[in-house]
This record gives sequence, structure tokens and C-alpha cells, in this order.
Amino acid sequence: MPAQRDSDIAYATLQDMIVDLRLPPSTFINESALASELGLGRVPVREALARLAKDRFVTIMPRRGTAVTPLTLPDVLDIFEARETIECGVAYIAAARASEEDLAALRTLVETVDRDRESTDYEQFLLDDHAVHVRLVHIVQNVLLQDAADRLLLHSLRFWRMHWKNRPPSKDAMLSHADLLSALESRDPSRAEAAMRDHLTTSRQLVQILF
Amino acid sequence: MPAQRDSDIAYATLQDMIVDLRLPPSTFINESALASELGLGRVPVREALARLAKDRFVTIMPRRGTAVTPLTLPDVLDIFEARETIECGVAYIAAARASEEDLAALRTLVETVDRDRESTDYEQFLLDDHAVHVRLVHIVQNVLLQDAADRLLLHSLRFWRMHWKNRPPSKDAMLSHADLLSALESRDPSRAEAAMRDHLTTSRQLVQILF
DNA sequence: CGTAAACAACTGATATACAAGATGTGTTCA
DNA sequence: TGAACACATCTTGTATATCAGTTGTTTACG
Repeated sequence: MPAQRDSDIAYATLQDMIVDLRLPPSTFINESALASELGLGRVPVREALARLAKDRFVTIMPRRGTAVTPLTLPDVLDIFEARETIECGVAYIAAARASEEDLAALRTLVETVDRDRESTDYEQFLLDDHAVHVRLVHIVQNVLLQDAADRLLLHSLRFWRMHWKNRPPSKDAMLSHADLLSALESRDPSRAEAAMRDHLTTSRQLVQILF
Repeated sequence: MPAQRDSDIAYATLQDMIVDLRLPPSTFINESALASELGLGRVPVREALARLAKDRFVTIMPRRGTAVTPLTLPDVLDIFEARETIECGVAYIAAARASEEDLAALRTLVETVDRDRESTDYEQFLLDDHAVHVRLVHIVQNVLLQDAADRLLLHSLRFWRMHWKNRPPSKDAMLSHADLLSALESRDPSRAEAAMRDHLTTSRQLVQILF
């Protein structure tokens, strides 16, 4: 879905604004104001909102208005559960399907994340961690799984930014992907799946403890 | 996403038309003609097409036109792979989470499917089989997984209709869900997952043999 | 005779304008 | 003083019109 139409520009811009919290959860959206702010017409903005609603990034209440979807605890648990379901399967498949280039790229990314863990710049950590997961999904080369996973990863990114904004993370809240990478490099699907499951359940538990 | 706006009506109608092959794969879509045929304006139809494109039911080629997405063998294999990834995880979760009402409803549906297998009305079989999978996903009560799974199930339904249209199925191509149901009723997540995996890999192999 | 360039027609893409529904406020009556 | 009804305003939803881009065809030139 390459951005060439105004509608695609609006979609990409709005998604960015929602995920990086420039439009925080529960923000009400005024179509006309937003359109002139983006320098676009109302029609392409509307088309973009319709698509974002399918991703559940915004919630359209017919004849009442559109709002950035709020982020409740049940929602967050759904995100984690869905990620676990899809990404564990993805890790299993990727172990068999990854090319040497994939593994090399992944190793670089994982090392970057490990450096990020030593710093206190959690924004950079989040971005690089996100990149690892996106790359992993990319390995499978299945657009349908990719669609689903990318959406979940963005929801997840939005959540962590929100979560850490007021409660900056301790160092051990920033997890490594060393086990996962090692499993992939030894082409061990079951171990890769287990590593991913461990990775996701651990981070989920870090959230649940706080609530 | 309840249908009340014209845009929702257009979305639901078009999705039906695509999945039941009234609009076969690769059909080119003329917005104006379609709008007047549906008795709607062009704008809501456009919004609906934008959403259908996100589901990959139609393919928008900017400034060139919109077509119902074709159905190639690699696409079909992606559908099966994605279904296996998601639905096996769903089956695992559902085994622990299903209520007694869920199990009762599922049992009725599975028995209906088993009756369908005795007949030659593959359309009815497809609909009831679809209903079983939809119900199973519903049990998990996770809208994100539901979004992803429902989409895949519709893609799958479209494929089977296409596939069996010219090659009507033999009786053993119509699979049962007896094993899955029995695993769910004994609350055995691993067995439920295994039953689902067996179900899906078997039907995938039935396709691959023919190509 | 073949190829390339220009033109015309079609169709999608966006902007402008209009209509309808919902919400909040103000006034009036109990 | 409180509650209910009506009105006004705001915002979404839809239709119509205009603009721009792509494609296919035709014509002219090599």
C-alpha cells in the first residue's frame, strides 16, 4: 500500500501520530480541523479514518464523532494474547525459513537492542525492539500474517510508550532477544517458539504486576 | 462495526458479493456503475473499497482502477499458513476458556457439519464448517484475534467455493471436527491444538495434491 | 511497415456544497 | 428550584461537480 494518494498520506500520518502519542488515547478528532491541519481535504482524511477504524486505532461512533481508541487493561491483555498466538507461530516458521541475510540483519538489530538496554533512553529501546519483531515477521514472507502482526506490534508500541511515559522502566524491564536469536541460528523451531513465548509472557507479567 | 451508515452497508454487501463469487477474482470494478447498482453514492462505496483493500479482498491500483484480488496458489498457501498459526493458538486457548454453552453450541454445529458430509451439497457444508470455525474463535473473546481470524476464514471460504465450483469434492475432502470437539470437551489444550493442526494440514494437502 | 509521439476519452481522486442527526443549552412550566 | 421540552449549533454523512492522471488510439515520421 505505497503512499501516493492523499488518502495514504493521511493514513500514514495519523497512524504515526496515534502511535507516538501526539494524539493520545481518547482524543476526540474533528475531521475538518484535522484536514486543514494536514493540508488535505476532508474526503481523504475520512477514508484514512475508516481504515484506521478497521485497525482499531480509532473508534467511529456514527453521527457522534471519532476518537482515538482508549487503552484499557483488558485491551492490553488482548494485545499480548494475540501477539503471543501469532508471534510464537511466526518464530517457529522463521527458524526454518530464515536466510543467512535475515539472520545477519537480525543479529545486528538484537545487538543494538542490547546496547539500548544499558542506556536510559527507553524510546530508542522501544524503536529497536519493535524493529526486531517486524524483521522477524518479515522473514516468514506471508502478507496475511504480516498484516495481522504489524498491526499488533503498533498497538503494542503505543501501549509501551503510554506505560513508560510516567513510569520510566527499570533496566530489567527491557528484555533481550539473545535466546530467540540463538534458537533461530541453530534452526530450532521449537526453541525459537519457546523463546518468543518466554519473552512475551515475561513482559506481560511485568505489566500485570503493576496493575 | 454495525451497519447503519451507507458505507457499512456497501462494505458488507461487497464483501458478501466477493466471498460468494458474484464478483469473481480479477473482476474490475467501476465505482460509478457499482454505486448506482447498489443505490448508493460514490463516496460511501469508495470508503467501503478502502476498507476492503485493507482486508486484501480488493486491490487498488492508484489512478488505474480497483479489482477483486485474484487467487493464486501462493496466496492460498499463505491463507492456510496464517490460519494454521492463528487457529491452532485459538484452539489451545479455547479449550480452557470455553463455557458450557459454548461447548453445547459447538456440538450442535459439529453434528450439523457431519450430516452435511453425507450429502453432496458442498455449499451447505462450507457454510456450516465456516460457522464452526467462527464460533471457535468467538470463544476466546479477543477482538484482535477475532479480526484477524474472521478475515482469514472469509478468504478461505472464497477459496473453497472457487476450488470446488469446477471440481466438486469427494466425500473424504469434507473433514469432520469430531476430534477437536472431543479435545475441547475434555479441556485438553494441547490435544485441541493438535486436532486443529491435523484438520488444517490435511485440508491443505488435499489442495496441494491437485496442483 | 513499424515505432514513437501526441491527443482524446475515460476513470479515479479530491474539493466544495448540502442535508440530517445528535448534543447541549436555555427557557418555561410545574 | 428542578425537570422537561424545544431550539440552535456543531459535526458527521452524502451527493454533485471539477480536476488530474492514465491508457488506448490514431497519425505522422523514420
